[in-house]
Amino acid sequence: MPKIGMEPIRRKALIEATILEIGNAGSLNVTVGKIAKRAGVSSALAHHYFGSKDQILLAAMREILARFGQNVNRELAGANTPLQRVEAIIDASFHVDNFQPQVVASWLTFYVLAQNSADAQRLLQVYAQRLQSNLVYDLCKLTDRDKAKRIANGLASIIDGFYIRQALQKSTADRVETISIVKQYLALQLQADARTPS
Amino acid sequence: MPKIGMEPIRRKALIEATILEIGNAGSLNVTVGKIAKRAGVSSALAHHYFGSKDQILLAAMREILARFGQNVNRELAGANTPLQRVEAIIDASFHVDNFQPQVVASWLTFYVLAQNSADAQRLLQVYAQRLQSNLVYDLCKLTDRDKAKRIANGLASIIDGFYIRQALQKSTADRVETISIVKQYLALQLQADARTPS
Amino acid sequence: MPKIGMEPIRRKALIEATILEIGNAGSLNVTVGKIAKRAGVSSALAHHYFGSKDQILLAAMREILARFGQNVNRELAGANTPLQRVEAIIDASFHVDNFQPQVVASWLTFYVLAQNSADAQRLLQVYAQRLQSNLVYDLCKLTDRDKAKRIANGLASIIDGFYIRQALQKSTADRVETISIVKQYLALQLQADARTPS
Amino acid sequence: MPKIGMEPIRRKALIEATILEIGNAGSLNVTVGKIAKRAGVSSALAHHYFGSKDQILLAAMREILARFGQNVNRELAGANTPLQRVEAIIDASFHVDNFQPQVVASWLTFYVLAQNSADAQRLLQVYAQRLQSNLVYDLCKLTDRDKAKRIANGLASIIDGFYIRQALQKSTADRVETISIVKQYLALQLQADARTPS
DNA sequence: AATGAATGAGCCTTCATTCAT
DNA sequence: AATGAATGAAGGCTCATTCAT
Repeated sequence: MPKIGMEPIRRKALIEATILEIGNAGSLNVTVGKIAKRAGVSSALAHHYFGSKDQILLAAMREILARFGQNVNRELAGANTPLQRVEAIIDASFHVDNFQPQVVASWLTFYVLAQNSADAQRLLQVYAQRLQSNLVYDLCKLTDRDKAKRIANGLASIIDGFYIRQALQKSTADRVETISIVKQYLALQLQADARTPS
Repeated sequence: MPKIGMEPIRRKALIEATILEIGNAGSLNVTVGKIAKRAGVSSALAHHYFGSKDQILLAAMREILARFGQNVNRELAGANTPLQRVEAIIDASFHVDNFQPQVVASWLTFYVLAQNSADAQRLLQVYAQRLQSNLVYDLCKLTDRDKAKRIANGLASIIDGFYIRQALQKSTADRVETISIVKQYLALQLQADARTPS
Repeated sequence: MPKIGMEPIRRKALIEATILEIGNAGSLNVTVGKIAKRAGVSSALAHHYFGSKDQILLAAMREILARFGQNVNRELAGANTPLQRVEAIIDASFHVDNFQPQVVASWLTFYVLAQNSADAQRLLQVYAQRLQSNLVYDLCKLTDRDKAKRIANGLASIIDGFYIRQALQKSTADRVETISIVKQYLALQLQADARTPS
Repeated sequence: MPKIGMEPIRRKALIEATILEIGNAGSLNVTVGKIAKRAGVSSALAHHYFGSKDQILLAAMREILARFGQNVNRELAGANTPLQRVEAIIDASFHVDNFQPQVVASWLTFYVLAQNSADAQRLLQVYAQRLQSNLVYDLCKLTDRDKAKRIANGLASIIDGFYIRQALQKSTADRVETISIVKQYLALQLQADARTPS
């Protein structure tokens, strides 16, 4: 007794299963079969809806990026000044959600995937550029455009760096301390800028 | 035409082939067969010398880590003051060798590998700790221990962050500019320290 | 042209093919690939249904044991007195089915398998114990328990002994004569018991 | 510094290693490489001396059969009457040496081997026939030739049967009791013969 | 006398993918 | 809408065997 309107439900279930499965397996050993089983459907159905394994992975990637974007927007909602907005982005980047092992593993997998899949690469670049634009947009109000770009670059790097280092150490390096380091970096850069305008 | 004393030669060739193959394939599709073929031997021989695919990957990882260590030492040789030494480590981290696509791809693979292989994880941690100790050792001469640790942490994160971002953009982000950003970060941190001792 | 409900059909075909293949090859050279080909399916399907080569072999073993059990039951159906029942078990043990080369070869293989596989060993022990219990149960009505056990042990040994000797001689040692030897052994033991009660 | 006269030493070492290895591995997983390693030589040398793996196995088989023959002869040395001689053969068959796990495993392997190797089959038949002749020779002095053959057949079967059953049960069925069963079988057969000459 | 070097062949197993139902 | 059936292709690994030294 097939029901109608199942497509979005199945898609969501499969995407969620993919994320869990990637996180669970430490990003390797991800199998369409396992994903489908976790979603409670046959692997044939997974192919029916997504066409190929790559498309499933891509969809999961989009989902994770979207969630990250939502976190950023949520934090930005309460920010009024440019500085607050930049710090809100930093806070969102270090949101505890992002550091769940499954999410970290997924990111790593996507980085690897991006090396072979043009689609995956594009997705990742879109994410990176949006983060960059957001930062630069607000930083421009605090300094000149060149410095803004440079600072944004540095901030994004520190964030990514802390992030990937997280993937290795079981002992979660203190998230709060990390945030303070990043914000301190930001403050110093802006101070320096104030004293020695480019 | 078998000769004697081939083992070290084969091992080297296989390790080199592994690095190239990983870099070439973007870390997926790495096959013992392909590695062996690239090294000009049978896959059976690869197993004969290394025992398993994991051991081959691990050996390649060790090699890359060792090369990185050599670069660091080379740079340190010409450094006299603590500040120069820290900057030497930064320079080594951004050595052009490290940014060859193959090397970057290998690193990514190893990060992924580390999520499932205890051995790989240990190797990566050893590398991270050695970098950390080196930085802290010299920074301690420029500031107190707590600040030194914090700065070292930040430096290492920026380095790793730039590194991983590299894996995505084909257009090599300006290495020289990056180095200057990192050094500026260092300088600012030390200045801040000078003005507001903890 | 995939149809539904194929699983039991394939399982049977694969088990049958396994028995034939083992018998045909003399127990060595048994390959999942060959078994599958003989069953008319791909080796992947064999794994799909059984999980591993060991499970396939085990399933074949169970089948042979089950067939043997059926032969025993068939013979027992027409037996009324305890003595007739014991002789029925003997008859079943020497049923012509059991002496088909394939079956003999399978048994040998299973004995070997049992030395390394706990599952196989258990299966074989279950079979041995069931035979033993059956014999003892009826012999107890003809003599005391200790003698019954001893006689049952002797009978089982003779049966197995004739059986394994069969594996060597192409010229089938006269089955009928063998049966008479075994029954004579039984008769003598019971007579001796009658004369010298333990 | 190659020495001369090593051949017999190496052969012996390899044969001994083969027996141990078969017993150790439970008859499967026997590898020329493992055998050679246990013998302290290269696998190439094993091939040099024996030509092929089959030949190595065959040589080990011959050795075990020879040892068994020696045990028989040793027991026969102290036997004077025909009945004593028959019982001596029984004793030798149940010699504790024959029940070492390695030896049992080897026998099983040889039975399997015999199904595919004409040489192995011949060896095993030679052994069986020699045992048979020995038994018949002495039994003829106690009864007529037909009965002698039948009794010999029964004895050999019981012996083989107990033997193979041994391969399955870890709890060594009481060797002494077994011997008594077999001898009792012999006694009963001869008594029966005395009363009802064929 | 002895071995390290090397390989081809083969095996078990996995998996993405297709198709008829 | 959904799935069981089925497979081709490939991968990791083992091993008997050969050969030059």
